[in-house]
Amino acid sequence: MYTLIKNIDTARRGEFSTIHGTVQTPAFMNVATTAAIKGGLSAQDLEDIRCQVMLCNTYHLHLRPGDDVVATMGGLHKFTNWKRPILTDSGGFQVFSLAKLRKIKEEGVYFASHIDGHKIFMGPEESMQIQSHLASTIAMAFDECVENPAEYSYSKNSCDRTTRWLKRCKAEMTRLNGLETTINNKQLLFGINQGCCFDDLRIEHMKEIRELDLDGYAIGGLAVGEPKEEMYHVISAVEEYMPKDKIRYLMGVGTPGNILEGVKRGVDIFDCVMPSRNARHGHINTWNGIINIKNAKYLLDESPIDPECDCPVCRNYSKAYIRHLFKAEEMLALRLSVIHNLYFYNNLMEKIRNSLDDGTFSVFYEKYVELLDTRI
RNA sequence: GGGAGUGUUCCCGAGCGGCCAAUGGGGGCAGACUGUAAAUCUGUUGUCUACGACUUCGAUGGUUCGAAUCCAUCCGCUCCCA
Repeated sequence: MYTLIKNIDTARRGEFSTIHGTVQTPAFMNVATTAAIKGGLSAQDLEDIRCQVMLCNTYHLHLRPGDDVVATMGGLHKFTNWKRPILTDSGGFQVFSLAKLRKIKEEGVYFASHIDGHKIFMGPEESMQIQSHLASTIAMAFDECVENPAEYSYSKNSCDRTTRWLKRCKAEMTRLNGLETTINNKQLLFGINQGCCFDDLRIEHMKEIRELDLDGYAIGGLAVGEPKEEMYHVISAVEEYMPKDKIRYLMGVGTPGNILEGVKRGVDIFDCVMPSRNARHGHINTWNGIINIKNAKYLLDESPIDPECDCPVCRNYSKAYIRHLFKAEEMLALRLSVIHNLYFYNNLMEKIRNSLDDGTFSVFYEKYVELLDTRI
């Protein structure tokens, strides 16, 4: 249940209560695709870096270890020992990212497993069943994330199909939540807006799905190659048709600058692989921009990644040491970098919330919207 | 003491008369990454007054229109026989 605490223009400060606790928004969800943060972070680590929501993936967990296994183990919370909310993505993004390995039909999508090539079918019902087995706090609707650019006619057909799939998702989720054997029978369902970069499709689709009175609404299919101005335009275009009393999720976004733009346009929650993936590749967020810790200039740099940061990494280690760990291919390099970057994102959201609380969001936005995405 | 090899750009290692500034790895340097098939991928790595020029393949001298590639001597290393 979403409560809007405060509005500053279209920006929203709110909170979202679930059976696994309350999420202060705007918030960033930390991506743990296979029920683990890549780079070697545990649920305990996530608590330490002030993560509010963990995000896992339906497709990946269905393949390994199998949602039946997770269900037998008591659901994702018990399995991972993460106590707070978990959002599971539906597999819709894999319809996009595994494009070479799948075929889309009305009933659903046929995948060839990226692991061993065996055939997998996933439709709205299957996705809901898997997510019910995983027992996440929030299930995402099974959608098609369309590539960009896409033809208008293709986008429209896909969008219509995603709406039909959403109705099937809702029906199946209602059924599953009514079963006695369901681990989490309060599982929430978020719908996903699609429509590529066509305003009329986006708006029409949003109007249709808001009628379904879901627990939250996501904007999907963005940050898939379109210019960022186009992404911001789509968010603004669709925002006014999103229910005010429901949480809004911008899927897969993004850079700190993208997040500030999203918050400004009324988005409540975000997720993105960038902080963790970039960390693994040595690209580290700081309050002065992005550094590449592997660069030779840090060879003898005894200062922390960011003197303004009070994360466990910045309090204890120098740039020179972390650079060395990368060069020596020590896995601690990945772990420390991921801890820092995710802390940075979680901390960024906290600062955004504080600035909304005390009315200084526009100052915060102006100061950081460009700076944080700049390479230094 | 006798015999057989071998010496290549930061390292390993191809090349055995012109298409060689010299394959391929490694290392170095840099870049990309947005609901994670991603501890991955890409570029670059002799010098310069840079679509051309110059200096390199143990050293020196030679053969040739032309040599990292052939010859001679020397130096270093390796192996075998005594």
